[in-house]
Amino acid sequence: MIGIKRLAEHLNISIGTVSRALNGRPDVNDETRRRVLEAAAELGYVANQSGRNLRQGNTNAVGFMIESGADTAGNSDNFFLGVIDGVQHVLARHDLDLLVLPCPGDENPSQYLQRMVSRRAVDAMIISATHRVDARIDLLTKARLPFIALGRSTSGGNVYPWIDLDFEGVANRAIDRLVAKGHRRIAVGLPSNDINLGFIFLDGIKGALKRHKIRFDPSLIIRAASTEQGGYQITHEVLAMKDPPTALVLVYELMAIGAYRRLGEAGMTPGKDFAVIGFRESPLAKFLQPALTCFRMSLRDLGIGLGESLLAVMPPYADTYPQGLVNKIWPMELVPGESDAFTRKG
Amino acid sequence: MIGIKRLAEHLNISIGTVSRALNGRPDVNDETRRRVLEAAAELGYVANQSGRNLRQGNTNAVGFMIESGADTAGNSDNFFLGVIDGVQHVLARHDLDLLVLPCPGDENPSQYLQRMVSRRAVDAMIISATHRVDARIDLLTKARLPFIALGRSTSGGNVYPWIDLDFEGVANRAIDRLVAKGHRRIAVGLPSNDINLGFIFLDGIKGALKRHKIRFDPSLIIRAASTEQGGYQITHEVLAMKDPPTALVLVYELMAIGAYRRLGEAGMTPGKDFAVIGFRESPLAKFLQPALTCFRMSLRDLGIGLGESLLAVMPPYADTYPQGLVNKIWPMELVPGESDAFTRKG
DNA sequence: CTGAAAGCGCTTACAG
DNA sequence: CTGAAAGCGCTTACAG
Repeated sequence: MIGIKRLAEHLNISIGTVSRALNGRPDVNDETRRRVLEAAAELGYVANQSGRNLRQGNTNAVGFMIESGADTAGNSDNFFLGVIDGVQHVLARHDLDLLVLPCPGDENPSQYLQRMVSRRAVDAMIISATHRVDARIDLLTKARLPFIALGRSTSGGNVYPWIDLDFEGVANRAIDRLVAKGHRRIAVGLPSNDINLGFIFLDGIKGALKRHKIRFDPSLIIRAASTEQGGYQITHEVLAMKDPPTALVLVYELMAIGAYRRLGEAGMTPGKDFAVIGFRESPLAKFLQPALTCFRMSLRDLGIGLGESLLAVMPPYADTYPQGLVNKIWPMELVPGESDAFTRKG
Repeated sequence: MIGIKRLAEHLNISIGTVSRALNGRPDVNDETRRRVLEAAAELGYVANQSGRNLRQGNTNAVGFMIESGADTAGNSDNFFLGVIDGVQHVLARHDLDLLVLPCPGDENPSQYLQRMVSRRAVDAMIISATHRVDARIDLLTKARLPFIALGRSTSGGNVYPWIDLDFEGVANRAIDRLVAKGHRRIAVGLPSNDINLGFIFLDGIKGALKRHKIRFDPSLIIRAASTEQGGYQITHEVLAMKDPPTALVLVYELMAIGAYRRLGEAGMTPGKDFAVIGFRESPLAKFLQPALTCFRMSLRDLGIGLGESLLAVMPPYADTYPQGLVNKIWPMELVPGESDAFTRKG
């Protein structure tokens, strides 16, 4: 692990010139630069990041906070890996590194984030799984650290950058499809924690029902963990109702797995005896039978959108990405399956 | 973002004393320490990590390299989130942070790792998805950075710390079960990339067949992506053989999903017309019907094992974790299902 | 028990 | 075009 000092000695020039050559400053003799670059490659010199950080006041790194605790882990599965790949694609253009910061399940997310921010471990942050009231947004705003949220929140007065999936669009299209097939009693499976997407999705459902002049029945809203097991449990409760609904809309992809299983146990087939509409089209959804009606999006494109929108609020890159403060609803495309093909009799 | 200087001014004492008080040195007056701690909390002071790093020569952070590219993403799903939670649990005891370092799909893993190491972004590394020959192991050894591998490799001469799943145990028990039920022609689904676990698993299969005096037939080894789709494809190929096997052993949990689907399409039921044994018992496996015979392990415990074994090779913690250089095969417990209940006729 | 000072490895005005 | 020097924010021997 050689430092700039030894590299300079090796070349018999000053560390200042070495630094300038390595950092691509124009005021360096071509021959000198060549020699420096060659020696650096040969000796495997890479600038110590802490030294740079301290001097420059930045880290050339962007953090992506996720939660590693059991609760959200169920949902996240490969969702984040796909998004991360897109984010990195954008950051790589500017030699920025992405650090994934997993908040331990037993630590308060705000406290964890505060620690990361105060330590100045990154120049900017991406946060995800936003809650209706989310202290992290106020915290980041106050710290003046550039950030973007994957998800909306009522915190921050909507004057912070965010990208969020089109939950209201999905809710509306799901209800439209089911109502068109004659369904009137439609159950909705929501997450049991107070993540904001649950509220937004529910609002979308309520609005859609109103459009169709269907009275909203709160007993048809069922909450459970965002996992296969949660979907199983929701379906179990649905089937146990005295006046059971004929359709179920789910807000998490994994829930559909449990729903199919529970229906199977009851001798029912999705799209035959009961209608199911899932959320995101995941690789798994493609292997459900009958095919699940769900909604398609590109995780990588979402990651690219997040990355570019984040750069737009980072001073050194704002000129290159002039979109300003992005508030974007990410569209999702309906993938018609057979799971809601059932037309209610009567 | 207040620094130690301003905190010291605020308290009217020297920065040295502030630092000592904050870092829990014994040679500080109790009353002084109390005042410092109080003021730090009040003003929200947290030491700038770059300053500390530079001075101390360490980062108080451990890196966990994963691959965010499409290929491995399929496999990883929630595997890593579970492991990470366990690792963090251990690191938290010593105020070490875990940084997940996702290697972009389009970057060479060794190059990426080299960059992270040279930048001195972390004090130690966890690498995963080891290949048979894995340059990262030699690289880390050469850089003298403490590390542990989740997975074995022929690189590094086996004198580096690793923990790996018990692939040979799984292979042997799977074959034993199938042979006991009369199967002689058993197909094996392996990953198509050259990740080392494929080789180890195959060796285990070969050994088990030999024990049972069954000739090894290379045409029964089928390689595909470590995804649902891969499992589908493998099963498709199996069914198309002119002398089809009667059983299939898979090395990735998600492959079972695709296998079930393909069998279903062929009008076959796992455990009835054809035997299937999966690998890790994932939340998903629990929702397959009929129940998949697979193998159980605790991701969190594996994470704890990795964390502790890593600390054992980090000089400041080696005394607390005296296990030395760990080479451990992680046991997996058979979870009998119905997917291999089929007894071959004839 | 506390303060003054050195120095970790860089980058960057400033002279020349 | 290059060198000498300052300084980023810390921690830690060293004096007292």
